[in-house]
Amino acid sequence: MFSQTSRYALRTLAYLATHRDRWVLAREIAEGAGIPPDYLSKILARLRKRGFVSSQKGWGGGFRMKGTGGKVAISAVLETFDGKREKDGCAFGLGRCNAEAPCPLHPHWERIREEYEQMLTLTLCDLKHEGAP
Amino acid sequence: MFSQTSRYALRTLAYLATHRDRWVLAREIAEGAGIPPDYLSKILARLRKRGFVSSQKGWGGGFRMKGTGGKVAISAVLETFDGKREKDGCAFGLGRCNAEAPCPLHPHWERIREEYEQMLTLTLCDLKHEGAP
DNA sequence: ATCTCAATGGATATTGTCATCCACTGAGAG
DNA sequence: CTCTCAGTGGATGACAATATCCATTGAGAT
Repeated sequence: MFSQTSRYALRTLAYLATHRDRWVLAREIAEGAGIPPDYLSKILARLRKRGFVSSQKGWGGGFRMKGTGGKVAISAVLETFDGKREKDGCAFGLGRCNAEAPCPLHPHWERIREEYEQMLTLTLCDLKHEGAP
Repeated sequence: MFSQTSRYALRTLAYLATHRDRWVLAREIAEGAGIPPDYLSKILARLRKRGFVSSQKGWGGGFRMKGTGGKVAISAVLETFDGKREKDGCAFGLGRCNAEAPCPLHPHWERIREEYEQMLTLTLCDLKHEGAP
């Protein structure tokens, strides 16, 4: 469904959400959440630039969620990494496909996407770390 | 979602489903369904090997659906091009995520995927050509 | 000041999808 | 038989996503 990178990002934030009290090493996140360490560093950089996490260099440093981080919706994270989702895309990839001229899958797909969007409104508070793959 | 290639394949089959009475040129499908002609030839080859369509070389040739083609489920087409879908994958990409140890998205995701799988049981008969993108 | 730790960021490698090009093969028209 | 049409298939290219490597920067410990 969503990209590997977004999954990593969500797992990262879920991990940080369960350790809000301290600076967490990137290395620790990588192990704990099962993410390639060097790739994780890129993801963490984007999360920091986007304002979801803070970072601290040097001895005793690491990453932690920003104060407001827990109230961020999943959809905001996905948009950071996968770009904006097109909310009226057609499963068939047809250009003209809407309520008036629906493709055969339109009603089914419409309903599925609505539930999907609903799911993405959940916030990071809801995400708890569940272990590596 | 499914891949671009699968979307092309479904559009192709939908187009052929609306012209079951004759041999249809690849070129015509490409124009009618909005698919890159040279790429379409690869897709048609796989559809033929898989037994969804027949082909006829030379003057007056082209492609058409096999007799049984209309009863093929969308899921069968997707599996041909995207490979088997893992029915119990986790949105988070976590390895251990099931009813006993669910990730926070599990119940939501479960329900969405069920509806999705339901949609894929529709057959090609249900797919009518709706024009290019 | 100097050492070590840990994040930062630029360069590069790998992989798979999507796409194009073109030479070959088989079939009907004349 | 020969010409043209149209599918077949191998080789190649463009590109993004994923992943790795390593040199640099900033910060605390001593």
